[in-house]
Amino acid sequence: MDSSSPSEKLIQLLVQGHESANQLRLTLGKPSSADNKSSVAALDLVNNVLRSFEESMSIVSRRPTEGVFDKVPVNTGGNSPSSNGRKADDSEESSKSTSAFKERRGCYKRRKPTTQTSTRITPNLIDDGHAWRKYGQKLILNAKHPRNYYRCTHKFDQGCLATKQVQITEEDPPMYRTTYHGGHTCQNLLKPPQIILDSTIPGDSSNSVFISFGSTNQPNTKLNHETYYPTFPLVKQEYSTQELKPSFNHNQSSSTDHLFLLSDLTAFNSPGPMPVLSSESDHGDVISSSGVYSCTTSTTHDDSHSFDLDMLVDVGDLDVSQFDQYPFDN
DNA sequence: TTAATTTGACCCAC
DNA sequence: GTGGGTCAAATTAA
Repeated sequence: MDSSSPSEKLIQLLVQGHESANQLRLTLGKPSSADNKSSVAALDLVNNVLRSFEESMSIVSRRPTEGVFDKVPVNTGGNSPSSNGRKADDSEESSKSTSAFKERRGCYKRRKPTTQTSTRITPNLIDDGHAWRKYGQKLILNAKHPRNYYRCTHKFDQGCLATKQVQITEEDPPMYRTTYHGGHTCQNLLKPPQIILDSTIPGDSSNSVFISFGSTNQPNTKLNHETYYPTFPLVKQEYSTQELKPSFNHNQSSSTDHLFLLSDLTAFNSPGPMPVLSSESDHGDVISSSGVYSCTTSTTHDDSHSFDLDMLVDVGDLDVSQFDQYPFDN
């Protein structure tokens, strides 16, 4: 009946959904309705839906070539987990202990440089709300400090390909450069982030903005229960003890509310309702007193949403001009 | 016992 | 050939 494969059908459905959402966005974006607050909110929702579709299509379309399934050997000759994808050429005489290691090597695919990347340089390590697991550490040429490699905890259970690299780029004061590769495809975080302005929080400064990513008490999270997790994701220990430690010193946040102080973040100083961080604001560097954020997106979707501007840390009166010396990917 | 981290080896892009 | 990214056994921590 239907000659198309399940993956093709899936892509078709995603495309249909994307087109429908796009039409809805065009309708909502008409001047006649744009001055309506509810229309603006609806437009934001539609944009979120569009992003979800685009990410999904991107994942589906690339998975056969670079997804985790790629690690399944084409020619296994057996189902032994210890034989997945490695070369079968180590029947050599290598009686050294390394021969055992050789057996388990060669079953990964190096990431193409075209994947989405975003870079942050911050004076503190930031908790981005995702659960990361360290999988490597490497000394880099001409670098004083090793580079740490993290992958999403949900790499295997949800196929999330997001990784990040953390490296100290400067010593005095210590600056942490965090590079994110690929967007999260796991349903681990409130995504897109629910940003709620709350200027009434005691103790906030006049030029500070609190952003809440909490979902626990927001009634409209019920509408998205399939996408948003009702509680903040479990953040597993991801910091190595010697140099990585959580940096929420201001303690304005709790594990349930997740309020973060953004001082002097000019992007949020515009009057009027707080805009949802739409795709239009994703590109380029964002400089705030919390650090420098650089985003590089893939060329496939100009409004792809790889940059998770979800959590920042307050560092006080840091001179942001010093960040100009750092090179960025884009 | 389970899960996360460490660390040396392996693989691949340049 | 080299450097960087990833794998996975061993080790450590909870």
